[in-house]
Amino acid sequence: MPPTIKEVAERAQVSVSTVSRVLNDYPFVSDTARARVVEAMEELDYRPDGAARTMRTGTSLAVGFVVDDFANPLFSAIAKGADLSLYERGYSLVLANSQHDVRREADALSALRQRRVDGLMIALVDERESWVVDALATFPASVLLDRECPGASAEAVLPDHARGIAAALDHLLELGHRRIALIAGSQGQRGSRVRVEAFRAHLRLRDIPLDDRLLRVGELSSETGYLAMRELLALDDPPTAVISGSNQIFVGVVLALREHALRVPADISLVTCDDVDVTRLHEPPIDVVSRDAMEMGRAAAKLLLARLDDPYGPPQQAIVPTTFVRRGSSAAPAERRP
Amino acid sequence: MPPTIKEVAERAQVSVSTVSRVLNDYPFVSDTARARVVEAMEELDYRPDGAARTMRTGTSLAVGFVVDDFANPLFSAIAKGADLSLYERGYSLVLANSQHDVRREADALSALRQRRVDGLMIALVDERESWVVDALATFPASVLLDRECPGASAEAVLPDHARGIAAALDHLLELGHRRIALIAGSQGQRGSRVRVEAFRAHLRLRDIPLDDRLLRVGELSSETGYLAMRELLALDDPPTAVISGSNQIFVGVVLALREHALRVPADISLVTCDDVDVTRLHEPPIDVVSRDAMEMGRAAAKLLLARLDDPYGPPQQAIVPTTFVRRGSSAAPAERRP
DNA sequence: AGTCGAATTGAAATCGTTACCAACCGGAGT
DNA sequence: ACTCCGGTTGGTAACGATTTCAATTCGACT
Repeated sequence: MPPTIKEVAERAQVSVSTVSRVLNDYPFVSDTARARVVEAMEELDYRPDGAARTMRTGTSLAVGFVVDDFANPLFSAIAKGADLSLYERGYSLVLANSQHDVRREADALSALRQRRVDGLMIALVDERESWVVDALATFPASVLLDRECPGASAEAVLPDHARGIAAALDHLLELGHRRIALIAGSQGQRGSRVRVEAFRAHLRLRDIPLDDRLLRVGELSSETGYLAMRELLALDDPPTAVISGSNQIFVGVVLALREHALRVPADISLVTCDDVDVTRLHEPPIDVVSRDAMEMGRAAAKLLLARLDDPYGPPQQAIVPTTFVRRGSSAAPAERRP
Repeated sequence: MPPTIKEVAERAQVSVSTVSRVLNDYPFVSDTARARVVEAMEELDYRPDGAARTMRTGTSLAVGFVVDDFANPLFSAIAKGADLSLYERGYSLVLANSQHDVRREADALSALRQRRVDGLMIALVDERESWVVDALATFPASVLLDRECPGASAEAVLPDHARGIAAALDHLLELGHRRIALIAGSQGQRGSRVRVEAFRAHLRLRDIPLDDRLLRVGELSSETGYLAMRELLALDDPPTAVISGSNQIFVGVVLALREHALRVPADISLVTCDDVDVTRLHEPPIDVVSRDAMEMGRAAAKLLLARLDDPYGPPQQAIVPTTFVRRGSSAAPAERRP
């Protein structure tokens, strides 16, 4: 029903080749022909058919966006940032929800390949799944979102979690805390992994012995946060400060603290990773290790477009800074207060 | 580079027609031929090319998802719900961000049409923009998300805001509140519009006079919430209870209340619309007029698929219930307490 | 044995676009 | 006058699938 290039050609009294040349800004089109074509296109409100273009050229102007859970504000902010950058170049994001399931993730990749997306932005369910990692290579371009796969030929956007964790730890240490806990998510995902490593490394650097019971690793969920926090509070010698390793974990931690009627920061200091609305609205506002999620999206888009422009050369990485933002959820530990 | 139907045909020693028939589950394919084709497809790991299919059949198995801002947790939850349902049928969501801008929204529609999406899920920037509304008709199917456009031939998913607002009002009235404020967003969007109407209608029903100064209409943003709340507090006779008309507005309201050092619910009662993490984590937890956003997404997907299955018949609507959830942010007004 | 019809198959057109190739045109150079 | 060449144009073969149509086979029935 919509007009085709053929109808434009007829109306402009030229061949379809000429219309195509105008469409794609080729040189060697006379001004009069170009004018006639442009006029005909406007009169017919002609838009070239995407499917036909894709079929012919192999490019779709589409980018797959694959994440665990699109409802996570962190991911939707990344998507928004990416979309803003991609939009300018005519690309669209195609969503795929991996639901924390490697199998489903593989399915999604297969579907996206069928759609001939030009690129992929993906937060792998598990960096160690070599099968999925290898599949990335079958796409013209792919960007890992806070994931690291040594073998993979993929760009990566990597928040500098280590620096943020170090800053948070220094802050807590300075307040006098010595028993600091960290609740982190799956070790198959860089974010959680790096936070744990940085936590260990920085305590060692500062010569603070680490009680292994204070380091809890689980899933990236509020349940993990809730259960881990309860276990921490049940210790003979519970921590005086807690770092929550993600926004989902944070929810569980707060619920557990509330259940035990503990006040923040009077009874326990609390720091969380990733800044979302909740942290600012909380009373008191929560100290966070913050990263700019929309900036991550923009960085990912930039890497992707650069790779599409130049298919060769080694994969690039973009490091996104993290900063520690002091608000009102940390204070000196109780035993040290007057 | 990936195998085509032709290669499958060669390997299976049949014609491409037969492969196509197997692919599309046509009857009249002999068992031996079918078996050979299936085997060849597996050996080659063949997947039919989406673009070619789209070109030939006119359907793309893609659905456009157009919203103001998909970083809004409400919209990302809708997207997630829709994606879960659509995934089963092989459809994908293509994102488009309208950025509160009608022009950009129109651009997005045009781009989605070029992509030949089979359907549209859209929260129009402004229901009154007839130009955009008419454009909906050029898609095989479209579902409005909490929008109502009398003329448009589009399905709609409509949360029953009126009932939720009425329940919230009754609750507050029962506690003894008489000066209740509502801060709502743009009247070009059904959500805000219906809430305002319901607010007016229900107060009238209960014979409570409405002070027009207590009804603030602005944009769907935290700034609106912040400014409106400040203005309300500056009145000679400020409200004893406030209903925030959206999650964005809620953020601004809380900040304004905090600035004035007002305690909830001791100094003022607070109810907000749309349940997001923030409301449960707030201290006290906030009473909400809640709707199930993922359910909205699922309902939208269902309407869309039904319409695609049967292109005729009048547009359908799905009403999604809203419920008032009492938590801890409302109490009797100060002057009535002992 | 010849005819019929149902089951099965393949050849070829088609979807809308791009890209290759050949053809044409007009003016400059010899 | 003839060649050459750059600029401009149109015809047509892909791209990878689906769909129509006609052809073929084969058992059953007259």
